[in-house]
Amino acid sequence: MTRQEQKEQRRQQIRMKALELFVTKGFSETKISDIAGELNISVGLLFHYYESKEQLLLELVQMGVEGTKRADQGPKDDPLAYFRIFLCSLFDAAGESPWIYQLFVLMSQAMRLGMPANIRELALSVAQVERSVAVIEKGQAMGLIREGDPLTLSHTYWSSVQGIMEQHLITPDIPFPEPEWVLAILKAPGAG
Amino acid sequence: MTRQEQKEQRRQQIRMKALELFVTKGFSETKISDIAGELNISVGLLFHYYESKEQLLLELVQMGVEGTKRADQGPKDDPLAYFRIFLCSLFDAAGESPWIYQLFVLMSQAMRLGMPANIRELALSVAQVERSVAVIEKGQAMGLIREGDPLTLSHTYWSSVQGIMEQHLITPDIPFPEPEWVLAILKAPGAG
DNA sequence: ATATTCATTGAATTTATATTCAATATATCA
DNA sequence: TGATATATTGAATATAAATTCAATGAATAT
Repeated sequence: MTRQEQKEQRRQQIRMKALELFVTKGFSETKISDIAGELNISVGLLFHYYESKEQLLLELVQMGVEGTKRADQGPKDDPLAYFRIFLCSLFDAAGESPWIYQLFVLMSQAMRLGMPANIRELALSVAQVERSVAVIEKGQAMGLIREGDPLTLSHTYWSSVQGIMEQHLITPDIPFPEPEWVLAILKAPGAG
Repeated sequence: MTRQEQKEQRRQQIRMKALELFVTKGFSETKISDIAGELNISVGLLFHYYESKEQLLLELVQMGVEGTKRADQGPKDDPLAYFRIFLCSLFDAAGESPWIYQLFVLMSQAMRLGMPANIRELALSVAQVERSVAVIEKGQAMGLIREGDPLTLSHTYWSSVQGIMEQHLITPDIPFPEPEWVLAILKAPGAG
C-alpha cells in the first residue's frame, strides 16, 4: 500500500468513527479524545490528519451533499414509488453500510440551529423537502397522494422519516417500520 | 410581591428562557451567557438562582416528568381518539403556551445518548412509547389500528411525532400537519 | 434609622477540551 | 547505508465556557 493510500485509509477511518459518534452522541458532545480513544490513536495524530473538529464535520457534510445529489434518481413519474424506493434504500443501508444511513441523519442534524453557520447552509442547500414538492404535486394530480399543501406535506413526511431514523440510532434493536406505515402519511385515503 | 414570589418569578424566567434555547439550539450549544444575555441579567445572577447548567436542565426535565404523568389522561377505550387528542393538544400548545410544547421536545432530546446519564434515565422513565403499546393492542383488536408489532408501531408513531415537533422549532412558519396525516401511520387501511 | 438580608454585578478562577509542538519511531528513497 | 520524509506520541498551550467570589446596592425588618 502506497503512502498516499495509507494516508487516505487513516483519514477514512477517522471520518467513519467521527460520523458514528456525531450522530449517536451529537457533535458538541463528542470529544476529539472520544474519537481518538475509540480508534486507539493519539489525539495529536488525529490533528495530523484533520486540522479541526469543525473541518471533520465539514468534510462529512460535504460527503453528504454528494450522496444526496447522487441518490436523487428515483422515478419521478410514479410519485409513491419515488418515496418508497428512497425509504427502502435508507432502511437497507442501515444494516449493510451504516455510514450511508448515518450520513443521512448527519445531514438532518447539520441543518439545526446551533450548528456552525457555513455547515448549516451547506446542509440546507440540498434539503429533501423542496425537491419533493414537485413529486407530491404530481401525485396529487394523479389522485395517489392526499390533498393538502404540498410543502407542508413534504415537511411532515421528511421530518417523520428523520425522527424515525434518529430513533433507530438510539434503539437499534427495534425494527424499522414497514415502509407502507410511513408512506401512509402521504397516501390518499381512497387509493389502494 | 413578597421576596419569595420575586425569587420564584426570576427562577421561572430563567427556566423558560433556558428551555427555549435548549430546544432550539441544543443543550451543549447553549451558553449560560446566552441565557443571561437574553434576559439582560449577569451570569453571576443566574448562578445565584441555579447552581449549575445541568441543575437547570434537571429541573426542566423534572417538570417534563410531572407534565407527562398529568397529560396521560386520554380516553383509553377509543384508541385513535387517544392519540388524536394528545396530538391536537400538542399542536395547540405550540401557539398558546409554547413551553408545554418545548417541554415535550426537551423530554425527547433528554433521552438521547450524550446527555448526562441521570437526566437521561429520568426522561426515559416516562417515555410515551411503552404506555402506548396497550392502547395500540386494543385498537388492533377493534380493527381500528393496522396490523404489526405494537411496540414497533408505537416507536414509529412517536418518533415521527418527535421529528415533526423538532422540525417545527426550526421552521415555525410551516404549519403543523393535519392530525389525520400523522394518525395514518397507525390507522388500519380499511377503517374510515 | 440602623442592621440585616437578599439581589445584583463584574471581575477572578477553574475546568474541560481543542489545538500546537517538540521529540521519537518508522518507513521510503538515493 | 545514510538521508529524508512521514507517522505517531505525550506533554505543553490556548481557548472557551462554567463556576466562584468579593463588593455594591436595594429592600425589609427591628
